[in-house]
Amino acid sequence: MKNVTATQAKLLAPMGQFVLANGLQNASLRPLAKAAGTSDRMLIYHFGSKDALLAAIMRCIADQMTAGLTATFAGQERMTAADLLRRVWEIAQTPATRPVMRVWLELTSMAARDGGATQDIAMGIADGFLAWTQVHLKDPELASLVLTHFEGLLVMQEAGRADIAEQSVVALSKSLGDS
Amino acid sequence: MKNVTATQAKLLAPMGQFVLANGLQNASLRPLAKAAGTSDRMLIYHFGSKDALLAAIMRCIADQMTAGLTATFAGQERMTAADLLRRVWEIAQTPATRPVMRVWLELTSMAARDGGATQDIAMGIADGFLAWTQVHLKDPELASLVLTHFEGLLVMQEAGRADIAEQSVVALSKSLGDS
DNA sequence: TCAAAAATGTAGCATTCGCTACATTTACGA
DNA sequence: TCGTAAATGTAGCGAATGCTACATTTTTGA
Repeated sequence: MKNVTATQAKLLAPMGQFVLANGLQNASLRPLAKAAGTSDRMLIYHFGSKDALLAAIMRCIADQMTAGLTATFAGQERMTAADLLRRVWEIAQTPATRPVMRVWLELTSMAARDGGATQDIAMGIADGFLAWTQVHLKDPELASLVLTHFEGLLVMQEAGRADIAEQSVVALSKSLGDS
Repeated sequence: MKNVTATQAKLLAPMGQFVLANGLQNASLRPLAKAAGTSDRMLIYHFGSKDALLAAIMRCIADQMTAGLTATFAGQERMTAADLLRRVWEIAQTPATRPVMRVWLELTSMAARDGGATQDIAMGIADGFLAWTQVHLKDPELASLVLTHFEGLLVMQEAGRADIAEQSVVALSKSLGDS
């Protein structure tokens, strides 16, 4: 965790869990404080404002996720685009990962409206995703394609049409070949 | 507008505009009522509850959008997957259409959390999109691919990385050829 | 050791939320 | 015309929101 005091880090972990379980939407100060074993009073004291707090929580979640990704894909660079997409898509459906993807979608739709700091966070995470994808592809040129399509898979899944997502993975794999 | 009384329809139009401008997030009863020239009291009276009201608003917006889409693409069936994606993507960036896409993303991330009625609405809209896509494709098998990738484009755009989206359109077009 | 600073508890403020009770007005059918 | 039902206004309830004022405790450094 970067730019975060030890005290803040200790609070952020359980709050991150809370947000993953309940969404940014329901992340108001009092429930967050309860999850972290403190009070709304202290959250403002330590983070300054709710906006700053949410920003810190999101960065915390993002860090965990990229750390987890790099761990499970250690030494698996230079994969086929189709293979990488399918592997990442499988992981995204995991009970452990799906809440993270949900929050990520929630963040983007929030960033779309209020821009500014929220969008900066979203852009940072997107950049991290892209860089990570490039590292694991045989042809890094295809990173934006794989990443973008993956985001589409998330949307279709959360819209309740995981079947469409699945079909699209098959179709894309077919048209990509083994590049 | 289906299953909606004349009175409701007259209220829904300006409320739809309000939601497009301010998001579902900020769509609370009093502002909505003000936009529609009535009172929160009357909104509950006419629609029963806020949930029912939001459902009606979303269906209203979805109807407008599919009507607009079929209008601008009249007589343009059997397009290449790459062509259709590019055309739809251009339209999605239009100042008139982008708010609609934003609300659509907002809806999916909301549906992801509270499921039930919200997800039913999202599924209905997604089905409508898929059917519309199939009609306009030379190869309807590619509908799920085009639709899913389009959703990905939306996410990347709202995350502030429209450049990645653009690259992915180019890459996908290349790998799709003229099918 | 002791004063200054950091950390925490208690209580509340002002606002907004969805929703409702109650009263009143308007419109329509017999 | 008149009684009934639909429609609307007024006022407010109870809960939740982010945040703050004030007092108190705990820690720290000289």
